[in-house]
Amino acid sequence: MSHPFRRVSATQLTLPHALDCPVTLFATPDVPVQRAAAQELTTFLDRLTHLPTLQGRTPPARLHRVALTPDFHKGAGIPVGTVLHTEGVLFPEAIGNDVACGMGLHTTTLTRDDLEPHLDALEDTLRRVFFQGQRRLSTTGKQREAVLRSGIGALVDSPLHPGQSGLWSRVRDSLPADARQRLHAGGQLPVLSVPAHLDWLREPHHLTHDAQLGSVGGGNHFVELQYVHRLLDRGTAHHWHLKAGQVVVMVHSGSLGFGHLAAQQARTAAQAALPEDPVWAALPVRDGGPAHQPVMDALNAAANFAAVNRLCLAAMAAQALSEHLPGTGTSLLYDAPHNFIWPDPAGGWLHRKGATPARGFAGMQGTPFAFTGEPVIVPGSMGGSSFLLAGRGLPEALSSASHGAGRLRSRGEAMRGHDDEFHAFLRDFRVVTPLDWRRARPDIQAQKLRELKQEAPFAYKGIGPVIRTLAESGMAAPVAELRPLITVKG
DNA sequence: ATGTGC
Repeated sequence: MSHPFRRVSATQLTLPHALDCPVTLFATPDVPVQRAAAQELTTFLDRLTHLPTLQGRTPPARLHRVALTPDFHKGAGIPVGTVLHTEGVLFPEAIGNDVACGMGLHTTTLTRDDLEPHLDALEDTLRRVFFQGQRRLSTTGKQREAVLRSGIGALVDSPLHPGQSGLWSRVRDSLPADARQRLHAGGQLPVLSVPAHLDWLREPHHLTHDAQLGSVGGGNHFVELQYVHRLLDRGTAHHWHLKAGQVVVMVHSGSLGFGHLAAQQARTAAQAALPEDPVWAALPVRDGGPAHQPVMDALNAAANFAAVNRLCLAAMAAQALSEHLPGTGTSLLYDAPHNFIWPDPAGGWLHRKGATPARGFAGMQGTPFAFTGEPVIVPGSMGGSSFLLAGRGLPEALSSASHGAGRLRSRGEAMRGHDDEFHAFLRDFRVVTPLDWRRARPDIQAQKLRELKQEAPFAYKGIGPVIRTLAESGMAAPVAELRPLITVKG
């Protein structure tokens, strides 16, 4: 036996453990489950069983269900692709390092043929807009506070400062009338008290650029111009105004330095709340007691920040497009985080670490997606296809789906590839990076090259089997395959 | 994942 899971159907396996709650792995056929990941999860679940403070509480703290997505693999702490539904307890550790990291997708009025003659020039423009000191996204302290408190509300309601450049207003103007319904949780999670001690708020007033907003971030984050390679569900594609050959903008980014600090605070607060369990910091949620509120304020502020940043990144890509193709329109299709904790509508708390929300028709009532299911954006590896699916709200999967292909080789292994081959890949696949930014220090450049190599396509599994498993298990239905034209890697 | 650089 290569792993401790027991197969219960074509795609579903159960993990034996001491807890009285179902644990379901949606396994990808022919792809072996990483034993190390299964072991980490078992350790985590055993730990919950033995956490003495979880027992005898009123209301009781317990785990209702665990779902593991088809790209389930080893990660820091519990594995990537883990979804937990808890009651009376939060696990800030169980959502990944990058709080509210997620995906956004915007349609454009362009076709691949429109864009093709401009690709060389666009590479230079994107390099300038994203890296060469021309981000030109300025913020005031009041705007930054509004972003944290209100997320997308800051874009809609907050006034512009005289002297601020056009990008901030471009972000606002690019939002469709129903924008709030096109962001998970309305793009605005509740923050009772803005965590004022987080660095981003205290940064000096810049009139030229913000230190964080407008940054892509590192690792697997990117902004990509793609085209619709093929439609897999014409009806849903029509609903979503997607056509074959159409150019779209995909954004994968998180909460940057702000969220990093917010996550640290959340962990520290959780450890202080339950010092008996300093490793898997558990945070009790007491009825009528606000013990968890500062933690959720910090996490929610990070989610608001991340959603706004993804909108900013898309607007920067749109700006670059319109420099070459004036009059180009872009429109937000959907945006959702894949590392987060939300209160579940049915009670308790839903934790997703590297798993994307995939609610079905019932869960999307009152939104533009009531008849299609929630858009599920699954990015491929660098140079490869990404997929757009429609959520089906599978209860066993806790209305979740995979968030990517899943890593195949360790970061260390990926870094051992040849530099020359990697540079050739970046050139052939039109990957724009900060590597050739002349003003950057050589040691920083060398480090950046090592980081980028960790994201080389051969480091990731093929996305095809993951998408097939999502479809066959009933987690999400494929709508379109998207292929890259130009990629901006942070 | 974060920061670096401006």
